[in-house]
Amino acid sequence: MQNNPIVEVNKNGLILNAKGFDPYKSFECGQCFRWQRQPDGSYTGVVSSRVLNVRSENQKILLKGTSLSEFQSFWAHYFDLYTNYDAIQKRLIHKAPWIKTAISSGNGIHVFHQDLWEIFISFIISSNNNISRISQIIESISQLFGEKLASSLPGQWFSFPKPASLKQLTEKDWRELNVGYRAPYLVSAVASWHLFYQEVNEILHLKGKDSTLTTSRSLQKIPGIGPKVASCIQLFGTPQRDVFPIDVWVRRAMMHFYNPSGKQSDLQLQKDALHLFGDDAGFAQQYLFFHARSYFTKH
DNA sequence: CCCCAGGTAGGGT
DNA sequence: ACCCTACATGGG
Repeated sequence: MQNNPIVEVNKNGLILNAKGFDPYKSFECGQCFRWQRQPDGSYTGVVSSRVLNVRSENQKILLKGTSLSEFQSFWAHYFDLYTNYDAIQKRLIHKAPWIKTAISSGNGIHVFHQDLWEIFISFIISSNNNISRISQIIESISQLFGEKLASSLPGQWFSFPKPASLKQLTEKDWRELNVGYRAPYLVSAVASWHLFYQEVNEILHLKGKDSTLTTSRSLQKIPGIGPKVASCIQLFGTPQRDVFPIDVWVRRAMMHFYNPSGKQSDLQLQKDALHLFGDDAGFAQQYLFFHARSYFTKH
């Protein structure tokens, strides 16, 4: 456990000195879809019914739209500021030295503690889709079915809609939101949310040895959720970190660093990664994803 | 016109 | 367990 992040309060907002936390990389590593880059380079995001602006410069982080008490009771946990990432990185490098390159490009990424319901819906939308379109769809369902939030920050901000609000959407409604063939999946996922939520709460409460596997199986009963989406929902929406979502970018990164010659199925890659990284697999995956996206798109 | 994007389902072997 | 293809939509 790390020391509490050092916070100063001034009239512009909160100044956070959290060494090892890079908010911009964290916003861009694919874990969240509602942090939007502003014209001045800062990011504004909506989390539950809160709106926050984050500016990162000169090793300092300026937070606007919150208070010291809300920071301590909510945002510090949301941004995962109590986790020791130095220790995670050391463990990962010890287990697989080849991950060093990915860690140095993704250094500063934190895995946020996000709302399970929002993650559940967002990652069903994410399948075979691209990040900017996913963000657009989530923004429009928030504007249409969420609540307009009061905020001192510029712009209009809407909460992610509650389960009851999305329950009224038909397949046709979803199609009009441009989710394409995922429309029937979303209708049935919204309908089965309550049951899944009960199951996952029991699983997380029991903390059984195979709770991660049980959660994954529970998720994959829902149409539209396969191994990749299930592991994303677990990594970003639950405390489970022993998962390894494999998408096109992570597959490229694994082929490049781990298995440069020859083919391997996703299932085998996932088994290998879980065996190699164990409880830290989710963090390894985030470094690999971030690195692959910045490296392979520019070369 | 093609290929691609934080994949999955359904069919076949 | 693995391979194949269809699937909406928009961007390059």
